[in-house]
Amino acid sequence: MVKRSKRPTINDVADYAGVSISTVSRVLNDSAPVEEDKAEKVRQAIEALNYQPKAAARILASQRTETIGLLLPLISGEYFAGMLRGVERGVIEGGYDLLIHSTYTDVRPNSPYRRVLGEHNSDGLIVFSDSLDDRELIRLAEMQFPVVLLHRSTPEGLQIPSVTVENKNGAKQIVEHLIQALHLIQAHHRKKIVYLRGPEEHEDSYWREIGYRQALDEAGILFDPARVGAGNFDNHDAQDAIDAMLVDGVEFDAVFAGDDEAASGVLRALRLANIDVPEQVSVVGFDDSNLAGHLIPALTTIDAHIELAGYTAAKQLIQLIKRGETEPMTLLPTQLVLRRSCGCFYEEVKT
Amino acid sequence: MVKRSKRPTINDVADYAGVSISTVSRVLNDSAPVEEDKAEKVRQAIEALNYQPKAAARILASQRTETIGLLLPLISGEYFAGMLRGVERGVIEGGYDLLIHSTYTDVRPNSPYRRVLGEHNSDGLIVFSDSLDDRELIRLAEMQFPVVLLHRSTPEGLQIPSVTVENKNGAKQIVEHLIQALHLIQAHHRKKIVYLRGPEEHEDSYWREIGYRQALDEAGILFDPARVGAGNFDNHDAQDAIDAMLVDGVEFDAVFAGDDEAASGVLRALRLANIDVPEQVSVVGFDDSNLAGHLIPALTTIDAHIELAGYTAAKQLIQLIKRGETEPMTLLPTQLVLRRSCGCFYEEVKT
DNA sequence: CTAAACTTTGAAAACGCTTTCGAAAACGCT
DNA sequence: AGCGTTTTCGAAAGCGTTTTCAAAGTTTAG
Repeated sequence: MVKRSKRPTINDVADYAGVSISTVSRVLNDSAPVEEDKAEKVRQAIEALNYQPKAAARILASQRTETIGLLLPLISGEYFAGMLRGVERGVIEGGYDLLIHSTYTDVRPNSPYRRVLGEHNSDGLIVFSDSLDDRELIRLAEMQFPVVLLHRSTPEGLQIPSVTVENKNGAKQIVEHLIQALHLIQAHHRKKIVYLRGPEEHEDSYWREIGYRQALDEAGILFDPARVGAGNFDNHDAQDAIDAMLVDGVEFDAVFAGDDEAASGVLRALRLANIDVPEQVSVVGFDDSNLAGHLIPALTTIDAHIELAGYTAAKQLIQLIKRGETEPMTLLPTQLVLRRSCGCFYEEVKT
Repeated sequence: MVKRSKRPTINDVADYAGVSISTVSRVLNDSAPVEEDKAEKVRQAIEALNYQPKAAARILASQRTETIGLLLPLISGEYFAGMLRGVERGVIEGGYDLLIHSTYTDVRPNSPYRRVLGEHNSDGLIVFSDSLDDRELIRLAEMQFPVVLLHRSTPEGLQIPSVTVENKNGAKQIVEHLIQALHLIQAHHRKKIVYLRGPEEHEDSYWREIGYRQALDEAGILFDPARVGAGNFDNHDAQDAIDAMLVDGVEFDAVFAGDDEAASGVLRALRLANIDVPEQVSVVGFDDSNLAGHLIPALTTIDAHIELAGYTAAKQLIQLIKRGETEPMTLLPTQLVLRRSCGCFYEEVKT
């Protein structure tokens, strides 16, 4: 390996410019007035030496990182892209940098300490869903490390701000719509609605299921466990789940897929089984991700404002860091997005 | 703001355990043998004090970060999700952490120095496409900072390893396929093939266009600039581009959309114009992102091994860091993925 | 039983910045 | 000129680790 030529330090710059390192630092950070001629010399020295201050050193000395961290599980699909965009926008607007730390695979399980959290010296952390367990969360809370939860509610007893969407209401609303749509289509009003769960422990999924059941209840429809499958917010799993139901002879005339990703799998399964959507079975998703409009038929879904949620979380975290407090809980309202797949436009489209 | 209780340091741990800080450090990093009873005391002290070593300090002292950085523009769509997965996998397998630094918006343009690069103290950097300009790249090269380019070739005169896919060959191959497919469908063999460019300066796009033109040349088809539009690897832009061509009366019987994302926009535009794909117009993409299989009709495309490319870049960077050298250039082969949208299965499907 | 050779440990010196504090210089006023 | 203010600057003290080096303790060999 070629020996790396030693990186210039602030001392080299100071020597070159004929000033003290304090002055260099002041020019660098604009933290105190410096006479123009000296400042200029410093700038030239920086240029000449190709100097770049070392992050670790300045973080250590200043005790702040100007960086906020985002903890995520495995990144995939339109959902994360949207969320990342939102978070990033908020972070940058606040003058911070974004550090994404994925917890997907935890190597070094045998290490005496786990590398997590402010590990990378962020001034605060956005924790997505279940990417960090309660134990760690409690530790962070104890050390008063600024944290905002995204799509996850605060564990019992803790006071961590959180940003989520109205999963329950959204789900309820779309299932209610489904029931109405079935009204329009069917002569005999069977209303057998399937729900595909998200991954275990996923809070969004939990609340969506509650909303689903509530809608059924209020419509006087009996809940049937056979009509709940594991879609895992994944199109393949969702496809498999529907396939399994078809094989098992489970009857249904509508599917609430849990999210758009799963909905796309459902559509595929039904197409392969020669079942027309929405003519024979209505399908709806959740999220209104980029995917939704592209599917055939275009997917009726709930706009979960994914990007906005990320953006809001970032903004709130920054406020928490700067002012020490912020909204304890933000519940973003959802919105029904009507397209073809639910069948409510069926008559209209047909003509 | 609640005053944050001071974080325990290695000194506190040492005092608590009744040993020196050196010993604590050794236990922490397993960097030298420590008698078991003392080690145990240290572990207990760590537990009791809830101690977490400070990254900035250890980076500063050890001069290594165990972190590799990824420079990206705005994150969006399936493409990035796949790439991130690959990069992450490679990074983690190598025992490093992944730091994603987006260069989408550069705030502080007035700062005397730009915050970029090893700014966040990564041991090396994966630079995606045009997320860093040549000037910075040269600076990094001069300071011998380990860099691997992903989907971008090395600037003139520099020696930076790069990982790309065979854009030109892939494009050529799929356009050739398109020409053949048109053969099957059409009686009169017009072969008017549209190409939608990616964003300006995007290398992938550049090479794909070369491949496209080469395929036309070799088939003896005249290149017509009117049949090139700006799809920008974006489904809306692509839709607009096709709409514009339709309005302008540009004739075509096939579209090579540049990438899958754009292809999805093309399909939408054609559907809205009541043009059947592939019956009237064939459409193909590039990437074989998750999207491709879900579109209607399923998209014929080129598998660009997005995830593998990211993975490879990570692996090579790690090798570069550890051994000081690596493959100067990796060109991943592409693969034609036949589905419905090109029309080559048209007869078969029809029966 | 002693010399040589390891092991284990702690003191102290980096690592490269920021920031406090006080001195020096420059300025404004009488 | 003289004195009080204000402005600019440098010396030096951290920041919290890792790592080197030498001392002390322990084992092995002769």
